[in-house]
Amino acid sequence: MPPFYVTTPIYYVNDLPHVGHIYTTVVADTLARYRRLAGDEVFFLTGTDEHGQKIERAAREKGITPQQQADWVAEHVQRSWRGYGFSHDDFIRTTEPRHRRGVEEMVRRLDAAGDLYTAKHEGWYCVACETFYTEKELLPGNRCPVHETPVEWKSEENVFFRLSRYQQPLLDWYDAHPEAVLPAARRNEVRAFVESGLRDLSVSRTGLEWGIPFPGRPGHTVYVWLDALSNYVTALGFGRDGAEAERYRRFWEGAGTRLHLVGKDILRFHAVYWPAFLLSAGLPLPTTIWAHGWWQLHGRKVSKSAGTVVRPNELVARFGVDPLRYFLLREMVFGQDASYSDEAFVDRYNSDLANDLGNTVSRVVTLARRAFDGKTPPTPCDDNPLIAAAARAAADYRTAMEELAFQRALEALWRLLAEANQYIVEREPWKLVKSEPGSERLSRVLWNGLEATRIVATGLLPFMPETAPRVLAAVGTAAPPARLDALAWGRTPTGAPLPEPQPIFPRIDKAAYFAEGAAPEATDKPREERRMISIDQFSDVELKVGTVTAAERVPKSDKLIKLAVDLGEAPRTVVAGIGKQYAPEELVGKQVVIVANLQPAKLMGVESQGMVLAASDGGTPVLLHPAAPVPNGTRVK
RNA sequence: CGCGGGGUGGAGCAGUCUGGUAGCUCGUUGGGCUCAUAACCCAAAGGUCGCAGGUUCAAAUCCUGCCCCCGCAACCA
Repeated sequence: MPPFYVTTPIYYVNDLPHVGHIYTTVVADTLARYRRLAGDEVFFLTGTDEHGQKIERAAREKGITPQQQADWVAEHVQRSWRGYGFSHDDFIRTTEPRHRRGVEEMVRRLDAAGDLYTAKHEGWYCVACETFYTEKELLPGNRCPVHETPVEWKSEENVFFRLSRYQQPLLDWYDAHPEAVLPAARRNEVRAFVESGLRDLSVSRTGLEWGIPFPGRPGHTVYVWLDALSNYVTALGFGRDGAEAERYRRFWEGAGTRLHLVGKDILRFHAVYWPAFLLSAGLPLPTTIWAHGWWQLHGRKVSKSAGTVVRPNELVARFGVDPLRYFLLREMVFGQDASYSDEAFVDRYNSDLANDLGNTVSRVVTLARRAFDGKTPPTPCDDNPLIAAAARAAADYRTAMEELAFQRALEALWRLLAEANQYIVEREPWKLVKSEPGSERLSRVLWNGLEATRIVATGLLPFMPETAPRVLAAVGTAAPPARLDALAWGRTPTGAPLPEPQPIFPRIDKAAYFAEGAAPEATDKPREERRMISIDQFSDVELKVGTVTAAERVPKSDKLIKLAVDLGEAPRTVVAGIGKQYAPEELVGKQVVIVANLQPAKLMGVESQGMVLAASDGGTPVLLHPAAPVPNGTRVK
């Protein structure tokens, strides 16, 4: 039983997990289940990253301790993961003592290797942001780009890690192990990054309370990534002795697979910093770091303000976890981006799960029950075209699963399903039921139908852990197999009871679903009490008509247009976020309505002295113009 | 020069690493079947593989240049 260690990133979240988190975990879970069926000794790890400013700040806002906030977050994620039925073997929290001990040991090793040194970190610092800025990022007059307040020159003692020392070893590693970073395009990207030169990395912070105290450097806290990445070994028992480190020895130092699944956004940390830390500490490197793509959310533009967020928890509440798992793994080519939409989900569900899988089960079971008195057919069959098709499907499936090509694995199973349907139509068992009831031929035909479906369901076990066993039971295999060799032809029992088929994937009425779906969305946010304002309050707003005399795009911005507007007095500069819908040329000469007494503000370094009125249609601005020309400066009431 | 993804029949996508008949799903049209969740099966129509060069016996695939679309980030005053 070769060891197989698979991890998700530890999640740094303040809220419910979103599609991205769920996707990575679904992938890890499916893989873990597959490897278990394949006979590996699997350890599947996930967890939460609970240190850092975000937690500290959220806690302060709520008036609770960071630990309480961290507990709340971890509880949230764990409850959610339980709901999804993930099969992780452990859940690491970075606030646990076992993690802290491991990180301390890691730091000691980096230190012992001579890779840590203390140096001054100097630069322009914004107190409000708690961040250093480069000269380039600052606004004129050395002001913070976020707060516009003056920054100060600060020099802080930091502990640095000699990342630069590992440039060549890392390059050698990538070259010697093509599978170290996948997909290949990502490896090239990472390689290019490393080749362009690595600077030493600051691995401590001062002034950050909520974290692991840096061993031997009082007042310093271990900086996020060193803390977080270490979880992959601390969870196994790194930094402990004897029996407590057994798992670590087996899964990290042993000969098996060590696979990190990550989103492409955090690949650099996993494929550069983490291996460098490990090299320094003298520990084995992961065998593979696999970066997947992002889910683009389509249908309606997703924006935080519009609140159009895909809430997988609703889908799950309605259809169960498995259809979502199926969709995520079937729709995304692993490694690339894909787009999510509710419509795509429903289409996929109906055509693949309801029509192909569900309907096949239903037809084949109904026929068999009718023909053989509620039992599986008495005579099996070892010579028919489906056998070869099934062998092909199983082989393709296994190959695809080894390569994490989940899409192709599912396609292979579905090809077999199509061939089973084709076979059934050719043999017309519904006619045989009448013309030669109980015949051997009829038995073979129906048994083959059940058997092909059983093989498909077996392949689905890692993908749909809840419904695949139900499909198996429906086609006469009561106990789901523990091993993947069940993909071989010939396991359907003869004369076994066949329960009356229940729809496992009832068809979704698309029109009804979306009509219904629209309603809760509209009432989702109870409209706040409509606040009435007095006429006086309204007249505080000084609205005036002005003519655009000049317009140009703000450099480096794709949305902002800088307008010169004649309000009958001194020309005003107004910046408007309409660059996506309007070209500067078409604006010149037009009359627009301006909020004239709005406090000036700076956008991308340009001061805006007012606001152009536009109707906002789902985020798409439509400018307001007077219906007839009026003198510039005319008041709008 | 901020980071990244993509342009392949009507729609959504594989295929590009490892050149060699362009494939899948949905949709459309016609036919078949009636066991099944109005599901299933067969057939057909439909593609300058973004553009232009280059390498090659051969390019969707490799090289060069260009155009366009979409995310993320910074700004929607």
